[in-house]
Amino acid sequence: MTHYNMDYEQVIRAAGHRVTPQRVLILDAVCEGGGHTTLGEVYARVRQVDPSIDRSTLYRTLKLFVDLGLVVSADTGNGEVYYEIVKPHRHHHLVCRRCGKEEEIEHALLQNMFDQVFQQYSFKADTDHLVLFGVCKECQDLT
Amino acid sequence: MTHYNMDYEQVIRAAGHRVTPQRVLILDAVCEGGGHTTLGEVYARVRQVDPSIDRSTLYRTLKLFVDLGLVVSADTGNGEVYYEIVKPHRHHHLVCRRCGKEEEIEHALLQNMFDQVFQQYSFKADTDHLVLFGVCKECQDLT
DNA sequence: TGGCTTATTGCAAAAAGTGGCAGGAAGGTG
DNA sequence: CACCTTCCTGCCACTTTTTGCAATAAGCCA
Repeated sequence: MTHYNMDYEQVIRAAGHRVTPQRVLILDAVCEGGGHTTLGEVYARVRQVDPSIDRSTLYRTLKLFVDLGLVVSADTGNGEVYYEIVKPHRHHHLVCRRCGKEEEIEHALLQNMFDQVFQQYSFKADTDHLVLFGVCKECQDLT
Repeated sequence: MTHYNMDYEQVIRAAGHRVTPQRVLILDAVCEGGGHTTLGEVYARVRQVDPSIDRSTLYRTLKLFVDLGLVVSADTGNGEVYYEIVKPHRHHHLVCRRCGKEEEIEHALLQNMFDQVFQQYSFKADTDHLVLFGVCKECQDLT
């Protein structure tokens, strides 16, 4: 497993929640996805290990993880929602409208913008996983 | 009603679609929302006027409007999707996590960031309606 | 370890969202 | 204005997601 945050059990407990086998299993399944995984993929992996786990548990657990900040979810706009284990570096995503490819981008690029927003609107933006749509280099060249 | 774009009928026809009472009603309902409205709110408003309108019609129509550029949809990340009538100026939103208040921000603030993304990643971002979460001025003061 | 409290789970049912289809209506034509 | 073509709508069936509830088990304390 590749939990970047090995204290995940600690995080769950600290928030007053319990560490259950189901939760561990689901978190592992999200990690196995490497980059982004869809809910369906997570479900398949989880069921492979323990077929008794219910869909509703998966939904609830995933939501919990997102709330706790262990997992980030990103709606790609295609109706598909991606889940990804939180990585140590804050980052965002670029998603190509044409080919669907995703790239990660550094948070630094957005920090400037956040700073400006703060200066002009006194609003402290803290969105930690933004998805920008557009057209990637390859697809631009194809034009 | 407050359709910023009064030619909306024209837009629909120009794209080869028909102007039906249902479509007009739904567009009105989105406008009534003023700022952001959720799908559920639009549905409620529509049904109030004409209870015979089907769910699927609402979904289809909303998707059509988004495609036509009459309405923008923005995933807030909370699972809720907001719909908003297109305004003449490109803008984005700030949503306070505490009080839920929304503010509009100029697109210019983001353009810089888009430019940098393009320079570093050769990715042409064209997201036209971003939602940034954070804490607004008032809620910061309350701390 | 045994017992207690209460969060969590699985199940079942409801709600939300999607797709196919036949009848009905919009808009063009004569 | 009547007709005709084709798009739209409402209905129905189905998939996906959410919610209520009783039984179960995690975590705490003695």
